[in-house]
This record gives sequence, C-alpha cells and structure tokens, in this order.
Amino acid sequence: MRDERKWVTMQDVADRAAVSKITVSRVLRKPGKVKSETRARVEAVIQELGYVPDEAACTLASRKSRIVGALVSTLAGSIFASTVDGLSSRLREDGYRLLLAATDYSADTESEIVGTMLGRRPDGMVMTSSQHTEATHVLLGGSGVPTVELWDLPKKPIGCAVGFSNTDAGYTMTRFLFEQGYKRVAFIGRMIDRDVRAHMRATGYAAAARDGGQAEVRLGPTISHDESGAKRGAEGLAYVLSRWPDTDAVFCSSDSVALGALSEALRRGLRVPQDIAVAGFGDFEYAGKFGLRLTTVRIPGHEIGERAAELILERTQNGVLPNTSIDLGFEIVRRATA
Amino acid sequence: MRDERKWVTMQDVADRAAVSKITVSRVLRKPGKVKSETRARVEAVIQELGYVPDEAACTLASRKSRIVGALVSTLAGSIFASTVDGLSSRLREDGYRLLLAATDYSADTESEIVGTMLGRRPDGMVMTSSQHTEATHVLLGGSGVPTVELWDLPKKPIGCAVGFSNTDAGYTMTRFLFEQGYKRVAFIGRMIDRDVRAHMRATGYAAAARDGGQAEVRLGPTISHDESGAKRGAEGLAYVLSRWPDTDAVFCSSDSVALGALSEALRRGLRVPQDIAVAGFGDFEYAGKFGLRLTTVRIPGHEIGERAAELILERTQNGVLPNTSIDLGFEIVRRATA
DNA sequence: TTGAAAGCGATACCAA
DNA sequence: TTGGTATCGCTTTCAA
Repeated sequence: MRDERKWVTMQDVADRAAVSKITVSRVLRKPGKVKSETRARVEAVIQELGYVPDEAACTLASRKSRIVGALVSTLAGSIFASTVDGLSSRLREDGYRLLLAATDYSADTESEIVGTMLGRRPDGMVMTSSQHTEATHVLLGGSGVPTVELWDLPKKPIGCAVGFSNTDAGYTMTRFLFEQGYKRVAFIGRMIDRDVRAHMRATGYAAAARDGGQAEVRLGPTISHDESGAKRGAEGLAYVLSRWPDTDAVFCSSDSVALGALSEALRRGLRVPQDIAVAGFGDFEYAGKFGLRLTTVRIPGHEIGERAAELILERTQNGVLPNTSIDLGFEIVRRATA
Repeated sequence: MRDERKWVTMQDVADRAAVSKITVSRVLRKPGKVKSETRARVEAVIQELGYVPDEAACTLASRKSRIVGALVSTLAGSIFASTVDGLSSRLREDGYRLLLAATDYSADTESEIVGTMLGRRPDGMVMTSSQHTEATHVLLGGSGVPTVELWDLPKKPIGCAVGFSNTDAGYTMTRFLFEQGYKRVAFIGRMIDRDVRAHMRATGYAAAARDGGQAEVRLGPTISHDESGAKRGAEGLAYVLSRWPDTDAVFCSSDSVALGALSEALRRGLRVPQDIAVAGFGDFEYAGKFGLRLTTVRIPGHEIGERAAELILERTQNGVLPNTSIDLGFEIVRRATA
C-alpha cells in the first residue's frame, strides 16, 4: 500500500520502441553507435514515457557512480562557497554530481561521513580539512578512491592536494602590514583546537613578527568556535587593546573576524586605519569595494574547486592521478582598512 | 588495468564469518533479529575487513535510496546556508543523506537538475525556488516523489510547502519603518527577472507605502543579478537619493544589499539612521550585534530546513504526506540602523 | 534464528 | 547495427 510508485524502466522503453534494452542503453550512452532512425524512435519513446534512467542500477552494473564526495568544514559562512561552486560546476560539465557534507570542524564526524559516502562508491573524494583520524585514513586508503585535499598543502597528503600555504599567507600579510608602516601588529581570531589553518596563519604571523623585529608576539585569545567570527573579532580586539594598548594593526584569522574587529573599533570611536588598521583573510563577499572595503588576503577559492574537479575527472577518465600538490597561491588585496 | 579497485562485498564478510550473506544483511539492518553471538562475530569481521555496504546495490534491491535531493537557488552567500544545515542535520539523524545542487535562479537549470536527481530515485525532493518550468512539473508529478517547497508559500504548491510569506514580510518591515517615524521609505535591490521573492517583498513594500499614506512608491532600479548584492545596494542608494533626495529610509531586498547601501551612506558622510535609515532582509551572519548591527527581518532558516526534513521522513516512514503549507513566519529584528 | 533462490534495473561482453 | 546472457551487490520472500 505504502509506496506504489512505478518507475518507467529501460525495458518499458525497449518494448514500446520495439528494440532490445541494450539498444536503449546505447541511445543514452553511445548515441553514435545506433542508426539515427532507430535512435530517433527510441528518443521519442523516452520523451513520451518520461523515462529517467536508474542511476543505482547503472552504478551497480558499470561500477562507476559519477559521483564525487565532498567534505567541507562548514557550510555556514562564505568560506567554502566559491570552492564548492567551482567544484560542482566543473563536475557537472562532465556529467558528474557532487555529494556534499559538512564536518563542523570535527575529525570524528568526518570519518563517520567518509564511511557513509564510500557506500556510494564515489569516483573521487574531496576534503577541505587537513586533519584526519586514523579511521579516515584506513577507510580512504583501503577503498582506493582518489582523494584530493583542498585549501592547504599538507606535508603528507593522502592523495593530491590543491591549495596554498596558510603559513605563508599569514607571514606575507604580516610583512605587508609592516611595509605599510605599522609597527605593533597583533593577531586575533584563533579558535580552540579546531580550525588548524587559523593556527597556521598565526604561526606565519608570529614568524613575520619576529623577523620584522617586533618586540613581542601579540596573540589574541583562543575563543570557542561556537561563537560567531564577528564576536571573536570584537572580543579579540578588546583583549588586544587592553593588554597592548599601543597596538596599531590587527591581522584577523578571517574576514568575519575582521568584521567584528572593525565594528568594535568603530564603536570605540577609533579611526580605521589611522588609529588602528584591520586586515582580514579570505576576501569574503562582504569585504569588497561596495561593502567593508577590507584589506585582506584573497584565496582563489573557485579555481581551487575547479582544479580539484579536473584532477578527479582526469583520474577517472585516464586512470592516472599524479600525486602532486598544486599551489595556487594567494594575493594581498589592499583596500581601505590597512 | 585502469581501475582495479576491489571492494569488500557482503559475501566476503559472510564467508569469513561462516554465515550466509542474508545474515550479514540482517546484522546491518535489523540487528535485533540475529542471535547476539552471531552478530558479534559478524560485526568483528566487518571491522576486520573494513566492509562498507554498497548503497547502489542496496537502493536497487530495496527500492529506497535514503537520499533526499535539494535544490537551492544559490550556494553563494549566506541565504540558504542555515536551511541546508537544518535539512542535512535532521536528515542525518535518520540515516538519510542530502544531494545538493544550485540552480543559479534559473528555472531551466532547475528542470535539468531535477531530471538527473530523479535518476537517483530520491525518497524526497526539496526546492527553494517557487517558479518551475512545465518540464519540472511533469517530471516531479510523474515520478510521485514527495516534494517540499521552501522559503515561500506558493498559491499552488506541488506538494507541501514550508516557509513564510515574502509579501507579508515586505509589508511588515515597511510598516515598522513608518512606526519608527520614517516618512519617505524607498525599496532597493530588485533583480532583473530572477529572484521572484525580492519582487514579492517589493510588492509588500509598495502596499504598505500606499497604506501608510506615502505620496509615491519609491522603487530602486532593477539591476543584473550578476552583480553582487553590495553593489546593487550601493548603486540603488545612489539612484534613490538622486531621484528622491528627501528619502529618509531604505528597505533592502537582502542584508547583502543593505551592506552596500550602508557603506555607500557612510562614504557620503550620512549618519545612519539619523540621516538615512537602512533595513535589510535575512539576518545574515554579518548583520548581528558584533557586526553591522543591521535592523532586518529574521527568517527561521534552520527551522525551515528541519521541518522540511521531518515532513519527508514522515512521508517515507508512514506513507502519508499531508499536502499542507506550514507558515513559520518571520521576525523584525531591531538593531542600530533603523 | 538462519538460509536458498529470485529478482531489482542497468551494463559488459561476445555473437549474430 | 543489433541482440542474448551473465553479472553487479544487495534485499525480499518464503521455507526450514
């Protein structure tokens, strides 16, 4: 009683068009190998019946799912949006689909999701985090599914990686601030034990601060990642300013943190960048010239997604996945806040 | 040569555990029906071999995919992030997965995607747009897949709907502005022929403007949706101010538009809200009290996603999908800009 | 509590 | 250019 949907099958189409089902299959997959007259007839029947091929059966028989699994740390915010977009649009060009899930920055959630995704027999996996549990490694390694890690260049990648160096980016932005004439730069927006990359940027910052001859490394507090970026930014600025009142620039771990810092600065009546400069990270949607006009680091998010897609497509189509790391770099964008 | 991955099958597990494969299947799906001793043995083998069940085979045999397809207008920006999050987390509780795709506000892209998604034999479909092509209707109708429309309450829903009235929301915010004492309110941020909902909000605005006794309806220009929201906001404000210089409040079709308007106002040295008030729509991440402190309309995005998930789960588990529209309302959030 | 056999809807491989 | 037959890995149904 409770589920009497009936899907039109390939056999139904074949019967109606007076051919065998393999011919229908060919019309769909290799139209060139069917006489155009037959093809036209079959196509008409497909239309008429509203036939939609069953992908599960297709996957089972062909051992190709044309699915790529993607794991991002978070769907919220703007961080990975362009990367996901690049991935899915490039994949769609070749008829592949994206299976998307968020790990919420948890390595355990990640391996759980990897497990269920592998059940779909994906032709590739893409992950935006760089810290994995042992279970994830075992699962992925055992499956042989080509894997691409995104948004960083891990020392020891699982498969290949597409991204940039977060440490370098942190270093470069800090240097840039020194070059602009700021003398006492602080870093804010670190999260408790989750977002490893924010820590890498902090590391880059610290190195640059020392190299730049700054007396002390000024690290803001680590704050729960449950709080919004803006809150971390506002509280981070408050902390930094009370501990090191002569700070003249803050480098934030992301643009959302920078937004909070900027708002807090303005609320205190400080002029930005004259009294305090604010630099962000990510070049989010709202950082641009019609928005916050934030000085920040632009990451080629869309391109990272596209390149990852291409690597996987190449692998499934040609069988080779060169185990390389592709560095797409980053770019300092100078706007109004630093 | 080119794809010699080998997946562990249920039969492999069965052999090693010295049972039949149906017993392995039961351990996975109905653990209660297997003697605990046997179960333990099978589970140990599953672990040992790293067995991951093939979902495609499972779907094919059981005629249930435990997949829900979701179509959003866009992945970019923060608009649907919380809805998608609510959907996928509620679905995951019951072992269902989300297949996500973006339509870029195009009805044609939408029906194309619906076609391919249906190939996956989803147990449900969720769509955030309310305008569909004839093809989409035929496809969806013919398939019998339960469908939930989100983020609006269409007059003639395909299946059921979870959302709120965009027209009402536009009306209510406009009234709110009048109540705050603003006299000449304009609306900005309409897009060319794409985002129908922005138009509905504009309609609500226009009605409230008339009801509020405002002499004329002040609609900003329609601008290409390829431009960022912020740009639309900045240019919209410029337009409105040059055409109706005495405007004292602008209601924006989204928070990203409001961000642009706000920035433009500040750049012109206007005080907000004394010289000009700015109201947004959506209560995005960056609108909050540590960020822009934007007066806006909050949409229960997360809850919308959860409710949609529940409707579908109920339907696939109990076989009934009451064809209702659920109105989750909205809320005016008063902050610093109006 | 367990198992054997028969599909599910497609593709692969080999013939015609 | 077309078709027959044997899978693909699992669940269903019925029997033991």
